[in-house]
Amino acid sequence: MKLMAIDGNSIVNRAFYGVSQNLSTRDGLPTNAIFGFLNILLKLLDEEKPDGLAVTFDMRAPTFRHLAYEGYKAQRKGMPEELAAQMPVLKQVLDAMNIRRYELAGWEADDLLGTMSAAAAAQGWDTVVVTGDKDALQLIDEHVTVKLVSTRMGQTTTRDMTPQAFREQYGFDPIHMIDLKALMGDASDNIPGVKGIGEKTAMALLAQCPDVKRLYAGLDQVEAKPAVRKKLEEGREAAQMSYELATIHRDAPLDFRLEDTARRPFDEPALYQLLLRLEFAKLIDRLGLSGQGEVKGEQGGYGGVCESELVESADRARQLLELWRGRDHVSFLALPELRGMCVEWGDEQSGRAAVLLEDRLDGYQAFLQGFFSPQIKKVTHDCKGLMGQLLQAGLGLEGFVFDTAIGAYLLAPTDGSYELEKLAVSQFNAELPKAQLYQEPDAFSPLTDMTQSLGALMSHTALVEALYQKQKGNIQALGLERACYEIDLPLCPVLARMERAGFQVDRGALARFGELLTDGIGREQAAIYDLAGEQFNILSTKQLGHILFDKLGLPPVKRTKTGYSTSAEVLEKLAPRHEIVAHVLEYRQLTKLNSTYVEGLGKLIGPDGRIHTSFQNTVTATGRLSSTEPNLQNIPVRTPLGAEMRTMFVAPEGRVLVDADYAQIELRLLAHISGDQALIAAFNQGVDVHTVTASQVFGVAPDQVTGQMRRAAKAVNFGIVYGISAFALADDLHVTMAQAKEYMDKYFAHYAGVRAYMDRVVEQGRADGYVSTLYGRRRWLPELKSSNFNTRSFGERVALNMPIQGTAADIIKLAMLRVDAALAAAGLEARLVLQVHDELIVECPQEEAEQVKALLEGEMEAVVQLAVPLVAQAKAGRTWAQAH
DNA sequence: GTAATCACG
DNA sequence: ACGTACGTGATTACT
Repeated sequence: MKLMAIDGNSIVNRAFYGVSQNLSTRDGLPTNAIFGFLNILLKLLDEEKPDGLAVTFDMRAPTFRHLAYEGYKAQRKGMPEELAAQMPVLKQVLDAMNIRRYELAGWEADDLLGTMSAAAAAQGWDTVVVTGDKDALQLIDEHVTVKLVSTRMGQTTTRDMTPQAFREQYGFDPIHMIDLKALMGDASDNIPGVKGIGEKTAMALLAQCPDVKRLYAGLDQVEAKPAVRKKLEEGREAAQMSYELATIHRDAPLDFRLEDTARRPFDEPALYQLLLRLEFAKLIDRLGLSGQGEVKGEQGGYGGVCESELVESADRARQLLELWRGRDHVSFLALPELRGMCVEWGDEQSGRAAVLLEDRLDGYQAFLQGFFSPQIKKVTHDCKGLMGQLLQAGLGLEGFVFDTAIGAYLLAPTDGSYELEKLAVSQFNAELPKAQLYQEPDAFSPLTDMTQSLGALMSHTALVEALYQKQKGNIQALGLERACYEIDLPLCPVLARMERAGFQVDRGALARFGELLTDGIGREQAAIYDLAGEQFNILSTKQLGHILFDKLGLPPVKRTKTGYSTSAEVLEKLAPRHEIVAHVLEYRQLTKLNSTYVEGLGKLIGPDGRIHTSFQNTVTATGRLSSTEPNLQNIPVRTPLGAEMRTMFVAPEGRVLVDADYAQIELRLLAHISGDQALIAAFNQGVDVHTVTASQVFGVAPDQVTGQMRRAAKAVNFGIVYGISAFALADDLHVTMAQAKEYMDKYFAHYAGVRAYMDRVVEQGRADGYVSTLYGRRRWLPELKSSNFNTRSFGERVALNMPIQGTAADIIKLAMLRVDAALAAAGLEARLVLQVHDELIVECPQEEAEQVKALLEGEMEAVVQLAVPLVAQAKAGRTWAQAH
């Protein structure tokens, strides 16, 4: 029989520091330690399958062992607030799992573990002690193993310490851990040890005699340097005291009965409620918990639909459309490819819902036409996705007054994903019935299969309505109305049209470029194998590291968590030392271009010869868009070979591309937002802001600015926007920290307003709990209050950066809206095809080029009046390379 | 699934 | 004394 005894405090500490500190519930309860603890616990239960299970906790007070000695001062630091807040909840979770907890005032967890394992051994049980703390190693014997747990970056590793394993590592029996500590002490546990004796000396002494008492008894015979002997003599009393302190008690007055630890089933309802509260949806799934399949929570979740109907006559459908035209709004969801719809509208007393299906309603097409007209005010979840299908079907994109995905995003932009299933849990503490509403239909799943879950469709729609009611108020209360109703929501149809338009790619040129790359890859590969003297996978950092650093003996400049770093930055430093390095760099560039761009992009060219990216509008924490499948926002441009890629992006015959980008929009926003007069002046007079900055910072005339000075000024300018540190600046510029510091000091001496802004925005962020853009878009920053230095510093950098990056994102989105409207108003054929953060690309007939250039520049610059001019520059060309 | 790398603004 | 730039997505290797 086997008992597993867990050192609760030790494991929860490991979990706290090992699991991302950002994990918390929506209302701010940190959950990372609980999350990590439960993961470790479940993993161990799975691996060890113990018959008994017990968890110990310290009661944080000076303990019996320490109080027994005068002069002991409790120096333990209290645990961080973020961890302390999680402890009571963790204990509740353990209770709900029916796992026995033990704590005893005046006794440390170690003593309880010792007592429990001794009691277990007395009844013939084995014990696995689980801890991250090496103190417990003295408990190891033939009945007790210690499982040492360590957690890094969310990854848990354990090591089983048996008597054999211990002896292999330390060279003496586990019980002599006590003797080791008696000599060398343990700072973390406030055990003094013998002054002047460290680990090395202590180990050497124990090798002669592993028992400190006998060591002292025969001190004359001990082989040691005179200095060591002297220290030992002077430390006799300290050694004695340390020995006592280091000894784990096995006789604590603990009311411990093995039978109490027997594994029992979870209290499922209680555990479910707790995990729901903690927003551990995955864990709920993993444990197969449910609120008995019903909508749960503090009464009622979001309420259900009382009255629902399946609409099967065209007359009834027309009647409903008429009814909805007179209403404030309706909420709806559509099945894939618009094959069915569920529409909900509120009544005085209750919600009502109508389901309309393609194969059950005559005049379904007419219904769709009526429904997707501007007169019916519609609320849905992810309208941009739907709009793609509406365009496909030739239906209108108007009358969308709210989107619950966008609402959820604006209210919590760092959450990352906003599926209805998740929002049900986080917003209403409720569970949605499982449904396959969003799966693409195929030949084997006719509509009748999908309609089996009509109930699910209706409850999803009801959730959309409930979310709308809740989010509408929150958006107003938090000042997010402009970001919502003037920016993100109206942008959806623009994005949907851009996705549908796509960007033409020259297939033939792409294929030829691919062949060129493949040839180069072959040549580089041969050269590398030749220079290495063997064949290996060059793209494996592990194998490459082995060749470069072990076989060829190059100096490893930098390490990663898992081994040598082989990043381009490192390789560039190594290039002069061995010919192979340049080939590796070249090989990397060629394979990157080939796999990501030539092959990756090639696969995604449609039958229309165009690439249709997806713009993600609910992903980034700052309000930017992102682009996927493929990502068209990271097409190469910085190197000559990479920039070749942009010649593959073309306009069709008779048409051209017009590319317009904002000049230094982020720095201009820094000038405006900070109100710094010198920086504002720099923009109002300077042709090149980095040169002007350099001239002002270094106190020379603009024509006296050297390349070095301009580079430094540019790096500092960027650094400021990112939330600068001297370390990173030095790294970037390849100068010393002192020099970087000097640049920064000079910069701040001249741009005192920028420094004041930096202080102000961080302070404001701390006071408010968030920072925001000029248009009210908000990012919550709980990190600013973290007790963890790194987390807090990160929060400070984000507080500096988000208002700038986010305002730039707002502005270009507004520009897209203006451009889209102005192109239509001018009756031009021109259409937007791509946005790359500060750049817009329009495709138009050749003859519209000049007009479009002027229109783009004009609309982009007119979005907002700032303290400095907004400058946009447009250029036309047959390819993206020419237009940029 | 995570880590390392590298493409972009 | 801490260990560092902000925001993304795709590919490959590896556990």
